[in-house]
Amino acid sequence: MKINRISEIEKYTRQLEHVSLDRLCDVFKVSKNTIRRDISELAKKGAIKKVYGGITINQTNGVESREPFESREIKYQAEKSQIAKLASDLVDDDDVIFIDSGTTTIHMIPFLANKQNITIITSNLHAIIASIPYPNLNVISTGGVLYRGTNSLTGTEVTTSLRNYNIEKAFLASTGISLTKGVTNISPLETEIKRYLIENSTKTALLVDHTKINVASLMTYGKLEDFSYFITNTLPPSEYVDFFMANNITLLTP
Amino acid sequence: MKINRISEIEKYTRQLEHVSLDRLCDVFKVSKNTIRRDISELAKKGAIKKVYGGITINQTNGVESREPFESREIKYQAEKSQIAKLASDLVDDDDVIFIDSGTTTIHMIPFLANKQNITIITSNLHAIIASIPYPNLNVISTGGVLYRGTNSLTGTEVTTSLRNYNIEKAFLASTGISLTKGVTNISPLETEIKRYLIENSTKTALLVDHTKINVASLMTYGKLEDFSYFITNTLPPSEYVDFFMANNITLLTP
DNA sequence: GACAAATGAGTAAATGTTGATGATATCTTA
DNA sequence: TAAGATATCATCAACATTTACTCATTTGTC
Repeated sequence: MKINRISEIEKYTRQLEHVSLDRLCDVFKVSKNTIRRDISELAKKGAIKKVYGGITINQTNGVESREPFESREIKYQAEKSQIAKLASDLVDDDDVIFIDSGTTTIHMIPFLANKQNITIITSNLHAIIASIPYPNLNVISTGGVLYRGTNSLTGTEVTTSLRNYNIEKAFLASTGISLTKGVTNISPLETEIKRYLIENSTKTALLVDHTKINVASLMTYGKLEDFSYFITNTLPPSEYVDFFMANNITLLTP
Repeated sequence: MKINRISEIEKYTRQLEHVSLDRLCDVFKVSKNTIRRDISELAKKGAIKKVYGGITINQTNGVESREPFESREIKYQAEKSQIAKLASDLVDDDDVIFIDSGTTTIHMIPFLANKQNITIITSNLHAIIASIPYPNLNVISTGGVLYRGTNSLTGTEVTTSLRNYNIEKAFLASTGISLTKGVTNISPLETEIKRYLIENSTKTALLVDHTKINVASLMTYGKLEDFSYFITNTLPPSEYVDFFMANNITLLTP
């Protein structure tokens, strides 16, 4: 039965990831010619992909598969990781922390791996996913509507969820800070959430890389003096350093 | 096969962090030229990074990065996709649906891509992530505690969140069904959620593959007659078919 | 038994892969 | 900083695989 063999080829390939034509001929006891006819049908419906010398499986068959996360923001990865390392040093055993949306904050997760009894509350999908491999991290997701701009959850459900928890330390991100405009963000959807956290967390830390300093984005969600910690990867201009000193904000840089 | 060697190079490099070209030539018994071509493909898709004299794996620096999702449950992918296709045919434009945890239900997402104004409510992390590439899907996540067994959200927050929404169709999974024990599940954490959905959704569909029929798992969360639709990949034993007929349950198979 | 579909075998032209070679770029160290 | 060593890249010829054919034979169905 041809149809039978074709679906067997698909299963077989799914198990082995890639298979050579010779192997398929051998396994299914048919000529190369027939295997070729079979796989061109499979390739046409997208189940497998032809490669030179054999075939490979095309995951999520049937319909086209798309990448869930964009070819990720790989700019300044090392810098972001440095910032996140400093931020994670602020986390003590038994802490309940909030991790904001953004690409810097998620770098904290691996650095939290060997602390004890950490509870992470987050609306950041990346943060949840990054936490999966570390079973000692207790992760609580807020509810909310998926916002594809930052792959985070937004809406009133987020603050409603947050009201259930006492957050000791909130690690917030921002798309721009300035002495005059304060702490700003590009997405209005997240403004309410960030404001709530500034109001209701025992301590707040702001994580921004050097490209965000002296930048004003769309909406101001807080003042610089609202934060206990300011964490960045290079020493900011002296007027910022003075401001932090004057306002009792701890500045952390590598 | 070239494709084979390339994926082996990736695995090999992942183990050793960084490898010299000479070493790769030696291990894979091909010329430097070929290795170079292989690694430039790997570099293009971002798996590795070329350095002078060799390659290193691409990872967020500092600490080791782990795979967020297990080497995925690849068994019966085709069958699960078939089931999910049938399930998605039940979804009409403007529907509000719930997608349960489990590996069958998430296959529905790509099939929902070309429907209009669908709202998906879910506690299944995979479902949220799978929805990201399809902007026409409106996705609402319940809040809750990350449960690594199924990569879903659990706890009282889930049902609390669900109370906010009117769900028309709930697509539920199960780890085993039987005529005597009803619809059962292995994880006690999810029982409450599933019961809530049976009670509060206008219609409920049960998606199970052939391996789950005549299996009783730890906890019973509902009766077979609680469901409007039963969707599976092969015709179940006749006593089930009779039961579905008698109880006005629509049976869907390919 | 007749018919249609599927299979195996073979062929030439097109295309993909590989290792050798030499030109150029990059690193090292004196 | 210049020289020597090494790595990278581009090009080419040899070889392997694929494609698109044709055609005889086998298999399955009515």
